[in-house]
Amino acid sequence: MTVPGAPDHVNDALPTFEERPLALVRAAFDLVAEGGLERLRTRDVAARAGVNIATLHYYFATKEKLIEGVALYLASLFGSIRAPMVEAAEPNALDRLRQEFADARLYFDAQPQMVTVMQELVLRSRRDPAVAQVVDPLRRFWKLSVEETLALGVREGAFRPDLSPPLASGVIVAALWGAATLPLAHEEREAVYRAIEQWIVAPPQSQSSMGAGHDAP
Amino acid sequence: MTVPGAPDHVNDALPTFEERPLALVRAAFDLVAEGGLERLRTRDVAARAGVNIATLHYYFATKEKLIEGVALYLASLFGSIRAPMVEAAEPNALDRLRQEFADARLYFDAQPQMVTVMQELVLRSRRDPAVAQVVDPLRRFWKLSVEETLALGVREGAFRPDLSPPLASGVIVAALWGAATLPLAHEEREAVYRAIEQWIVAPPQSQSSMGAGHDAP
Amino acid sequence: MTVPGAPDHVNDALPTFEERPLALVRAAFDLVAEGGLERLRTRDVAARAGVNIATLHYYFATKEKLIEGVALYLASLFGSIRAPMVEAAEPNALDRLRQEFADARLYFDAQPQMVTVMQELVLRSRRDPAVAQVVDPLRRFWKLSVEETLALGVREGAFRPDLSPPLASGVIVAALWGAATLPLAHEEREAVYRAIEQWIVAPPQSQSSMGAGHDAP
Amino acid sequence: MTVPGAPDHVNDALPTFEERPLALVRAAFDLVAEGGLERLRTRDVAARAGVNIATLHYYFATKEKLIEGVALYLASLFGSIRAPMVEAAEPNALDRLRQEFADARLYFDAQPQMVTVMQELVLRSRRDPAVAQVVDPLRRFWKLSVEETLALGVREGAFRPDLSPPLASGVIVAALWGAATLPLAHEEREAVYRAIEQWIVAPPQSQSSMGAGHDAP
DNA sequence: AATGAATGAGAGTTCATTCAT
DNA sequence: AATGAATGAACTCTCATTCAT
Repeated sequence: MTVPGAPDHVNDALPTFEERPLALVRAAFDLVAEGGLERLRTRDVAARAGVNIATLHYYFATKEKLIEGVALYLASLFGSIRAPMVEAAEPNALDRLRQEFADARLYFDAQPQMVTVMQELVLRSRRDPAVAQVVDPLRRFWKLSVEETLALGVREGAFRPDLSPPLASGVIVAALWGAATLPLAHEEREAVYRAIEQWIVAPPQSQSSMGAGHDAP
Repeated sequence: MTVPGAPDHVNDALPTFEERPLALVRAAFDLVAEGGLERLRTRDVAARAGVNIATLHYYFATKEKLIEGVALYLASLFGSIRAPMVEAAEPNALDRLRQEFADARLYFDAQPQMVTVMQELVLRSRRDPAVAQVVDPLRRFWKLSVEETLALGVREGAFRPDLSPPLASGVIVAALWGAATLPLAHEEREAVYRAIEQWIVAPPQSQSSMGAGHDAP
Repeated sequence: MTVPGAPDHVNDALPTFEERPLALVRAAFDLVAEGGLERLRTRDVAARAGVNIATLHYYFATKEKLIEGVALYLASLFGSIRAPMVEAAEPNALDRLRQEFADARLYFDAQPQMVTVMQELVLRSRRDPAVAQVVDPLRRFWKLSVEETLALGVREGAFRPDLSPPLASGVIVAALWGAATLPLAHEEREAVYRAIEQWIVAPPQSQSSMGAGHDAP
Repeated sequence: MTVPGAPDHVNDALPTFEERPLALVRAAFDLVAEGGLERLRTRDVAARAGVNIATLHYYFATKEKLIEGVALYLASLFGSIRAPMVEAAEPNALDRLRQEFADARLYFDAQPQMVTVMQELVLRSRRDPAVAQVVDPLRRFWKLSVEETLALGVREGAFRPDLSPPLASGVIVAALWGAATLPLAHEEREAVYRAIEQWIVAPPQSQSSMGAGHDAP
């Protein structure tokens, strides 16, 4: 289990959950998805995992540690669940961007639990440093992978040449996160994907005119 | 006190808080901003408002009702706190869009409490219909006012003619919400505003080339 | 309620228990007498006082505070329960010493609860400063009142003139405390009182007679 | 391992601790000395002894049995730790009494752990017969050895002839125990030893001189 | 002989809520 | 309108003990 994008000293310290604690963490994950952290009760977690409450404390000394475990589990999901890759052997920037959208669709449409839990944890991370240490890297990793795609696209000439990958990736992540979080209807979310593409992609044929229009003095 | 954009039957039912209950709601608002709904305790609310617990329950039968009151209070803030209007007597669409950004800047930079509380309430609204009934109209109102601006801009020719105001407003609201929520750095948030403008605004003069690609019939 | 011999700043801070908290403290006192601090359960205290467990915590925030309350209650008992005074209008030193024994008999024979609880609290006071602050003054007060009696007796010529009241009072208190604590049989305890008197009291005028009385074959 | 003064059927049943259980008992002893029986946790004992909890229960079926083991260990200490004997080949009664004081000094000054643990066990022995069965004999043995010394001293003429060894030994043990337990300052404890000697020892030959020495102006 | 894993039965404490005044 | 007192229901966490290996 690794947090993608986290520094080694974090990943090295990650527990590899065995069967029992994994069952507990999954139970907690489901309960958070259903009722929020607010309604998370250790007894319910233990009951759903089919163990005694004392067993829960055997593996997770405190409720806080359990929630940290849920964060780690979520991170592992983000690392392992990905939409099937687009066919292209060597994906170009646009393919990669669309892969990003495909992943977003997967997480937000097919696995809405993950978004709910992520949202809860992001909110909690403001006050719980242990959770922040797991959740923040996820966010940074997401932004970074978008950033690389943008840089590639600019180099390829597929994306508008005036794009600043560090800032534009922030915009894209914000829009995707907002779309997942608000929550929008499915077709509104699709509109977000399309809008991003429209904004990012270099106008066709005669780029000169567009470049002239926007960026020339 | 009104929820902007809410149907009349909602607004008609809104309590006009008197001094005492208003103090309680403000105390609760502050505590939610500080520690989240998770750490909201009726005793703390009463203590901060300088009244007895029983007095709190005299005005708000249950904690739920108090939280609903916080939502209403938040709505009233969104209705009353606005960035100073741009000077134009009859603002054009771009001015109105920028006014939207100015409001966002105000809420998210100057009044981060409001965003925090809003975020908490949005999360809660998934499970608390009473809160949803207050929070959802806010969101819809926000989207609607953006939508109107977009429609105006398209009519004026200031915005790209292929814009679908209902969908594009969703995009913009999602991006703004994501920017407020993630949280981004200040300059990343500014990049979001700029990106939206870039995407929305019709390319200048010679649209032909770009228009041909995207918009021509 | 005062702790005899305690400095004013302690006595000034002493709570005057009202009916309900007094009932709780008495219940706790009885339970400590029966089963020791070790077996003291807040639930049992509440049950014996006939109130809900939450009511206990309304008056005593923590179990520690309740135990402190027991210590204060014990102190008040030592202050108010005394053996009936010997008849003498102006008691001489020997009368006062015997009054001390009478008190000891009362506490240790008639009110063995008090000794048990005192013993528990003395042991606890090693680790609980709040209890120490109540219990230590009791001990010091006890020693001091014996010390005064001894000084009076030495001045009166009733006690052996080579007595050092500060040290001898320590001896007496130690012996009385040991007798109460060990526990000894009733007649052994009486032997302690007699031994102290023998040791303390000045041999009668004509020492020869004393020597004769005591030591001659 | 024997309990000095205990009847044979007790001593015959005493376990001779092997290395592992002895380590456990010592760990428990130390923990009791540090935090009292109240804070004794089997897990801590096992941890300090460097073994698993289950191993502890392999040797001591219950916590009670472990505490009984601590009592036995304490008894063995009292049997084996003694102050270096006074030089006299055939000690007279006064020497033996002083040896008693020397032992008390050793236990109470140099080995305060032993007194603490003893005190805890004496308190517990009121409710735990198994502990009482170990602790009571210690007390009786102590009293008995003092009693013998007193009888010898009376026979020798070194101690006051009106002394009742059974009662006076109770007095002495009570005073020593009280001195150890209260706790007194070092010099107060010394005063106790001196006072006992003063009380016990026969006034020198010519009573008149003694009387003169002590009481004459 | 020794252990890691698991547990039942509480423990103290919290908290929204109620009630008599 | 306002409160001090009181409470039921839960909550997290603890701990001596057990059991399969």
